[in-house]
Amino acid sequence: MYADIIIDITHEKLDKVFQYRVPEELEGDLRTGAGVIVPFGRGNRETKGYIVGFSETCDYDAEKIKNILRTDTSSVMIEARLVALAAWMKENYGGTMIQALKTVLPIKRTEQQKEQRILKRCISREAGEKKLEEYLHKNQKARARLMAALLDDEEVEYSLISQKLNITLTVVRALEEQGVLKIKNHKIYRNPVKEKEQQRHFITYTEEQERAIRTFENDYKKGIRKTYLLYGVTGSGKTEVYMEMIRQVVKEKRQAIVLIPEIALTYQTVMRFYRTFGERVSIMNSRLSAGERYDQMMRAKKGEIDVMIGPRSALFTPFPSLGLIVIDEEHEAAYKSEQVPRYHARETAIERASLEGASVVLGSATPSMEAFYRCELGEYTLLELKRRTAKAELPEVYTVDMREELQKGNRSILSDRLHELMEDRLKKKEQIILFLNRRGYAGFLSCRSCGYVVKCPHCDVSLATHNNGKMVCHYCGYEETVAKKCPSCGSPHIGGFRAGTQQIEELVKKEFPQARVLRMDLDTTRSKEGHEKILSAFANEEADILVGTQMIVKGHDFPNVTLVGVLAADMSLYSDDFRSAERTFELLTQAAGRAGRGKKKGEVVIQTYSPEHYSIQTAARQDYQAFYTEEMNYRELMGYPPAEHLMAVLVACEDEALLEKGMHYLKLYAMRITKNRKVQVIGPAAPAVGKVKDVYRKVLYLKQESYEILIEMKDKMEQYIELNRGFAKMRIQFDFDPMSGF
DNA sequence: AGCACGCCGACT
DNA sequence: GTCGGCGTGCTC
Repeated sequence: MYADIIIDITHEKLDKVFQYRVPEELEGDLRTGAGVIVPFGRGNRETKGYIVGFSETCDYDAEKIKNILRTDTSSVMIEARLVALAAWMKENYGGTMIQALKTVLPIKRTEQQKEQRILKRCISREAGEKKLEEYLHKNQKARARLMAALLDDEEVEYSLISQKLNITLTVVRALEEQGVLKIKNHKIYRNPVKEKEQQRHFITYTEEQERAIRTFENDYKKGIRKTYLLYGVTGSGKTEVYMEMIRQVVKEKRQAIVLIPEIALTYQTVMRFYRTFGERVSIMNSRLSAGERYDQMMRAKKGEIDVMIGPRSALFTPFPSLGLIVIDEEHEAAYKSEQVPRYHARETAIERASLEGASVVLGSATPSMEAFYRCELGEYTLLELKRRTAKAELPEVYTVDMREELQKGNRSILSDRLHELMEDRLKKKEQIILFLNRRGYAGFLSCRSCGYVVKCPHCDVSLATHNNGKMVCHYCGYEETVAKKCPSCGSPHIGGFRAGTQQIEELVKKEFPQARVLRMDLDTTRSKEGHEKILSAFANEEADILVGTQMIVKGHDFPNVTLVGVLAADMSLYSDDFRSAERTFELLTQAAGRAGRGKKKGEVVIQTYSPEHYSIQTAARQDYQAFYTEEMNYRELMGYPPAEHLMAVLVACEDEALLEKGMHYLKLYAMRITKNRKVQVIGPAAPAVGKVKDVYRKVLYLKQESYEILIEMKDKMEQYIELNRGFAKMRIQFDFDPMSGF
């Protein structure tokens, strides 16, 4: 028998199947997805590989075929189905098979299992005391120490004994032989969720929730598997609906994966699931140690858990019988991987579900254009929650034209309207959120007289100023001290340009000295649980005003917040990215959704310099449908996703001239292979960040209605650069329907 | 990727 | 004559 093996070396030339002979003694325990060690290359050096298939015959020179050496005990077995998924990802997103396999494999190597060896005394106290005397008499000090410890406690932990009492395994073995003690191997799984609050409170569902749940349930019972879009306004109780659906699936002895954007993976959310599903829930997050991740995987595989909650990577949890994948906040850009393969969790989840006979539920208050479009095409089933649960009403939204404020003579960051409402809320002891839309902006330093902006010498991005007197590059970490005068013209009028959260915090403290202000941004959440601490402090009403960036608008429930101020609503509107209008609408709607989630009605003030823009107007009216229609017109007109598909071809090279030449030829080649199909080739363009760590980057965009044609072109371009020596020093990456401009 | 092979120049 | 530099090509 022969095995098809992918070698664990990321290189285009090795990105193919290698056949190896399966030695008889291994035939039983090798399966698709197993990690093996094989001799590779002229020197037969031992290399790791993964089995992706088997065959009885070989289609290679039989003389040259080598034997598999052994299974690789340090690698985790990939489920055969996940291998199929990896193949699909490689095909649809580019990159090599090994890169795809590695993303499907949540951890790369087995961690040392945390084995707690327990020593148990199995003779009586009296007999033990006799033994102790005997050891002392024979001057066997180590044995005596161990015996004494076992007399104190009937059971002791080996790791403690060995460290504190300096007792080696030989001593333990000796006592074991004498029948004094027994060694118990006790595998302890580390469960990152510690508290148990399992009292299930009974929820009464709204009519809309009920309807969504019934639709899913009926389909599921009939064996119908499909993709649903749960479109529910903020505060409409989407989580309860997910949980009821999961319960349905778990009842049938199948498992569920819940994807949550990393940033929203808070204690609050997790506890809600934990209360419902108890010990059968597990959480993946980036802060878990490799060991904890490994334990999670093993528990999932063995069927010890029913629900896995986590970010994008949790999609690859190896459940024995997957029944449902939930993707919460489906519109989030975090669901698109930034690394090769640049997969989108939504599409990949749907593929995995179809491979394993599971359903997919996408949830959002502001569905992505993609998801809603698929609903309109009838590919997804729409489930709607139009009303908030309980008594909560949707908030009142005002837009303030900041240009008028300036004409009135108000030069402050806060409009009169917002200022007034803030005073009112402080008086009423209600809470306020100030949201600074800073997407894509850093607190850069610029010269007021010549316009020079301080940039990173390696990365072509402006340096962000920090309060420690340093300027930092967010791409490569380069640092220098803040310039006192302009490096270009020598003018001393150099300084921070835009108000950041810090400045707003200071301003608010000055204008409302009686208010307690909390700030939440990258700086204040850097520490381990900074995020959690700030949010819980605010939830406990230890502060009146919370100032922050995007991260404060994600799915948190603060019942006492009745005023949300959106400062600089249009900061994200004019970036050179076709999704900027969508992103702005999303942010404004989500921010507005933070207001009035309790019994009191909320108000929202949106401050903008472009009140006439449709994404601001529709967000103010909380009218998703109108936004969608308008935005879809634009996408259709321009041929942007989801109307058509867009493939970005990113090429990086250290030699700028070479890159330019390469891009020229690549474009010519791309145009040649389009033949007479209507593929638009755009570029080559310099990305927003044209240089990272001294490596230059260029991008080419291809637009086409059919995804398949783009994939075909991707394959051809991959071949082309492999065949042509001139491209050897260039790295190429593909990004389908990108989430951000380059 | 990593290594052997091979073809050149500089050296004991 | 031999050692070692790097360019080239192959890996089941």
